[in-house]
Amino acid sequence: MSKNNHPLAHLFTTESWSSPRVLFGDYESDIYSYWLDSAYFEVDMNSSKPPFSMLIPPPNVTGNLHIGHALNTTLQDMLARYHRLRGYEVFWSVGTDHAGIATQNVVERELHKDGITRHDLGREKFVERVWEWKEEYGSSIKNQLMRMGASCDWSREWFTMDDNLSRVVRHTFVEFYKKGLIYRGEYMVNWCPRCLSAISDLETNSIEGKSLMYDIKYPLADGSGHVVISTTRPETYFADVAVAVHPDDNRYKHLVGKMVELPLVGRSIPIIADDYVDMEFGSACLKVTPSHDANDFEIGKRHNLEHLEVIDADGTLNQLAGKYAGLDRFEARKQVVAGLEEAGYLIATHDHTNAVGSCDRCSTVIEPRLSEQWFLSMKDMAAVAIDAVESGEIKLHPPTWQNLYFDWMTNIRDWCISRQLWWGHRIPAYYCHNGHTTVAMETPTSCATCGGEISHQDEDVLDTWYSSQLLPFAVLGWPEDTAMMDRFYPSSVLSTGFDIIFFWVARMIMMGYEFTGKKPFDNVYFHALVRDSNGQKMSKSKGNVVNPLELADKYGADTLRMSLAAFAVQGRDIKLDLNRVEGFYHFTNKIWNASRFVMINAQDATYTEPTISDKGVVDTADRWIIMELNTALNKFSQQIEGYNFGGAMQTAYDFFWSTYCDWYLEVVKVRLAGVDTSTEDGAKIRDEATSMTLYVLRSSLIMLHSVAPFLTEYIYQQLPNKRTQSIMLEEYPNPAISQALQDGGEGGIAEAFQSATTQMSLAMEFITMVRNIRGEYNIPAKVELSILVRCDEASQGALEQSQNLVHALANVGTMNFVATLEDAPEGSATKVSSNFEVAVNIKDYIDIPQEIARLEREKKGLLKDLSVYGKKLENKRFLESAPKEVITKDRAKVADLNEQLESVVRALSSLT
RNA sequence: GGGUGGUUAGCUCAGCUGGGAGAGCAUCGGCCUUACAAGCCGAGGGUCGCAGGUUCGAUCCCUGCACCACCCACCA
Repeated sequence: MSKNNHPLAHLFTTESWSSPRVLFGDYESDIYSYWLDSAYFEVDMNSSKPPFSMLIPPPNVTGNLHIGHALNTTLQDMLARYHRLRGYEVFWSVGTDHAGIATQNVVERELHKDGITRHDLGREKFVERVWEWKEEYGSSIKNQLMRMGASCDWSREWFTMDDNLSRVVRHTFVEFYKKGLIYRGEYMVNWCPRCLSAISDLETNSIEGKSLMYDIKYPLADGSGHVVISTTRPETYFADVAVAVHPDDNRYKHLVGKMVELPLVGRSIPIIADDYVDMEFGSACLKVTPSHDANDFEIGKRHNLEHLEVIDADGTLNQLAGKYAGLDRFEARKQVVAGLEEAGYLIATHDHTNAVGSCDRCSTVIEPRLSEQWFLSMKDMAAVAIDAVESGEIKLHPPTWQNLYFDWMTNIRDWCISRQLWWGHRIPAYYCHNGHTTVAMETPTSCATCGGEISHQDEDVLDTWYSSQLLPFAVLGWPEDTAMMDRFYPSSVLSTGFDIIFFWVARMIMMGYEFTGKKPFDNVYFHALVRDSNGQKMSKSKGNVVNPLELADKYGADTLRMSLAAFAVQGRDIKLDLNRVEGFYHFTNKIWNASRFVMINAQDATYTEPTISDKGVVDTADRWIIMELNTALNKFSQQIEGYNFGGAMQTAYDFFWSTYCDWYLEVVKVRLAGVDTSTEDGAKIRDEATSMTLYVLRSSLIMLHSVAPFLTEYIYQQLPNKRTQSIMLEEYPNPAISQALQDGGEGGIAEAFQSATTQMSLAMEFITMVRNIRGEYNIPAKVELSILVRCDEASQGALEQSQNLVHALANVGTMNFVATLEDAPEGSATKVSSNFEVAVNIKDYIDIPQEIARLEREKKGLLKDLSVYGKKLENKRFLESAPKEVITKDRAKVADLNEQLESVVRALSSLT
């Protein structure tokens, strides 16, 4: 394709390249569209590549991209893009979650503005309304994911309430029901009086808080005295059905079987014995209210007690509370206590710390409530799922999460899956007039039990997580035997936050085995959770929410992604440090400017693809950079594949900035300086040098592409050495070359390239040393230095060969190689590194007393180090037990230190 | 009450299976060396939370403690 009719041609203008600042705003969205139009994210079912697949944790349709999404999107996209470059057929499945309560809340809130409730509309109309809302606003999260550069396969996008996914929901429900794993019954559940629905154990948060404990007198019915009960919930006493004491409690043994009267109410209830009661706690008399407390419910079951209800679904008291009827539970508490106090029944009040449950969605205090709900039996499925992780069939990364997983799975309880909502998957249970239940995929025509007419469908919907747990196979077309299922199940890796390990991950594992007989994924990667810069959880109420899209606006999506990748190191918290984001913006600019430099230099050059061999690459610096590049590429791969995203980011950063820009490009400048490119020889030098800079640039961009996709594509498109339509179609640099460079392999080039590396390192060591001297003595860069050097022959040879570099990068005029520095002229500064000892005449710059002080400091340090190592090497047991390499290393170190010391001492004596 | 993670430079954090600790930012000094001053070249700065133990040797392993964070739990 010629440049002119390239769909992105409008981006590649001379103006855009003249800017020393990266212009991310100009190209990000166009590049994303280009990828979309080219269908690069879509699965090619005809390819023979090995599969790599992931399932996105589906964001809520109501959702806005928060920083956690941004993080996980970045990490997943890195995996996806990296694996594409590695030659995998990547399927990254994407979709959104209907998010029952959350979405219903949003629409209800809207209705509320118009002064109506969902009940005014009725079920059907209301659900219609939610669908309308979904059609209108549901795509905003999608656009936000695209903004981040997510390379998901949008052509196969799904929504958890799509017909096919809903069918899977019903299918599994029916299967479970047939197996007897789904059952219905009246149990104590967590009830949210605001959502007016049952919620699962996982959807509650226990919040520790200060409350009051009330001691209340219950008179004995026979008038022989009273007992004192302690409670934090006096407003429930109207529904008390017994008072319990411990069977071994001698204080109360004689009372068991007697009756007490409820104060002011007068109803008589028995005193019973139950060993649940803690004899140490309070008065050790427990009021038993089976309808409003989970423990009391159990006690009630054991003693066959009746259930009285005083708190209604909406959290207000009912007729049973007499004059308190209609009051909200918390208001009622105050008034009931006041009433009891007035009548003399309240004996004492004390402070008490306890934990109350609150609704995960709306923070309303949970009411334990007795109601009829659907449950899914978990124990057996959990056992299989525990096994899968224990045996290593499914790997958790980092593995520390295993303990938590095992712990929860071992103590798993049945899952309350019904919700009293309208928005969601309606439970496929139908009732006839005789009260029989028929569970079926589609509305049955008659009752399965009695053949009678079906009167109605169950009103409840399923917990949102019920459908999410089926996604790994549901999105691939299960229960049909599809090609997608065949190719991409189980998926390769699931990346998610550890906060949903129980909600989602554990359940997917159980469902996978239950329905497909296979694990749903090979690996699970848990990333840390993003906190603000003080380590606090981000929340709207705290006002500390960082909006990732604002950061993307300010610095570009690539910068944001690189920052997030860098933050993703092992650990549980990520503190979002905006200074670091700023740092990565600098890096984005660095990539931009280095590319500009390379391309400007390459403008008139002819590119030749270098052959990585002895003959193909002859220049020392070229061989060295090839080695460095190879090391970085390998390290980056290992780190990505080990889910060490922060490390990978660091690797790419260090290579590109510190090695490629700071050294290699500077060396190339030296090579190109003063070359007359109008001559054939000059042009050849230029072509060779620029070809290598371009080659390394292209490789670096490929490495960086997974984390900074937009910028790397933008630059790639304009590279003279681009090989394909898109950087996305490139391949990660060749493993065979990598092997050859490492161990000789094919062609045996390792040795030659290794010696180039040694030579470069020596030159770099020397240049750095000279720069140190300049820095310390404030010798301007313009002042050319002549230097006395003492070193071994090999180092001398290396240095002589790199003379032009030393001259250009350290401004060294002459180097005189000498056997000893003892004859160095007075007023010389000396410096020692592991391979060189140098003396520089600095008498115009030196401040003698300051220099003496500096040398004394250095001497002190050296003596200290020497004594540490000396002691070590005198220690017989060290010599006996330490590995040889360590001893050799330490001996060399001592020799080195001694040399340095000698030199410092000599310098000192020459000054004093 | 049980459990998990953390404590390393002024700040945010790296540090792989034990061999005298690194980066970015910040600070200080010097450079407009025409890719980048959002840059380049240097410098200073650490009892690796505290106390024991194992070891020739501990930031790393073990024990205890302190503080921070999070998770789980049916003491009213």
